[in-house]
Amino acid sequence: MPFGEFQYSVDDKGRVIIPPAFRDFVEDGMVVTRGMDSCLFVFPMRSWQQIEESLTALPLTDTGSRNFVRFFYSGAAKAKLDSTGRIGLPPTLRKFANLEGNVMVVGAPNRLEIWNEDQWLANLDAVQESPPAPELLRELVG
Amino acid sequence: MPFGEFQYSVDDKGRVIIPPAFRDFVEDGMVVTRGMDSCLFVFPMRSWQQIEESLTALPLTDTGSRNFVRFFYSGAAKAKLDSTGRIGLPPTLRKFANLEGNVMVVGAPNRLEIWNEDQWLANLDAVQESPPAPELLRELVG
DNA sequence: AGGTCGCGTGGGAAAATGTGGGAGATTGTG
DNA sequence: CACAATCTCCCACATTTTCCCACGCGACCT
Repeated sequence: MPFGEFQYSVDDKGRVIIPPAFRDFVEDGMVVTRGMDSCLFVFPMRSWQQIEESLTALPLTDTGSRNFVRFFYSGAAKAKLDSTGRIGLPPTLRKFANLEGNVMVVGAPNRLEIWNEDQWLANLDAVQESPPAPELLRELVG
Repeated sequence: MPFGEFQYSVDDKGRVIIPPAFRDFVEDGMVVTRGMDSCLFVFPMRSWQQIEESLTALPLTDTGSRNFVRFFYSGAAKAKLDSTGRIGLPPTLRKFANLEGNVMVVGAPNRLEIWNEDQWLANLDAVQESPPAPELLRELVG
């Protein structure tokens, strides 16, 4: 699983570096989608195929799931590492996650996340001020 | 499956570009129909044949299914990619989905959708303001 | 301390794409 | 049957995007 956080910049062409430590994780190609909390999710191709199956299975009759599927599906973009370990982000996704200047690429279970740096820091602060429920922590550290 | 969203314009002749990423999906021809939520559905020919069979199987006795069949069947139009990857939209369908100026072509499971840009954005906003059910999310990110 | 390797960043060339227009085929009408 | 309007198909150009190369910085090893 990829973990750690790394700071980079988005260049004029909308490219972002994937940390060397994460490159194995996505070397077979990846799919970038709109994520929660205004960040982007990056799934390795094999994970995305499973997600796709789940989404395809959702009923068309329900407005909620129809729109949910649209949200993920329409915001998804295939990406491939270039020869120097970067990926290009579509303008739509860049705008969605506010990606200009400094960004953070962070590891998560089964995926990567790409954040606007300020929003990432703000989010971290918020977590510290309202810590997770004790029972979660106990389960973690024993 | 086709995913992603792409912005184009409808030219004076009523033509719309199909994104390069989707062209494999519809290379054998396609059928454009009226869709839900004031957009157009685009099915690859092989899917349409199945849909046609399903529609044929619906009972003639029921008013609801009669009208449902009319909605899809009467609005359907065959389309084929031209040499530059565009299709021509009949005036009726263009008017139905409000397709002038900027439009969005978006991927969906088993089909494409063509939207008026403003309506698409409004719909997306609505989805973001009412987050998806937790059980849908759990299925996604594990 | 010098050299080597790896990494982050920017730029340039080649390929692909978006958009407009024109000629031939087709359809509807008088 | 003839004409006109429409539609379809194809070509051409400018812009954008993609891919790859090269530079400079820093860390690590010798």
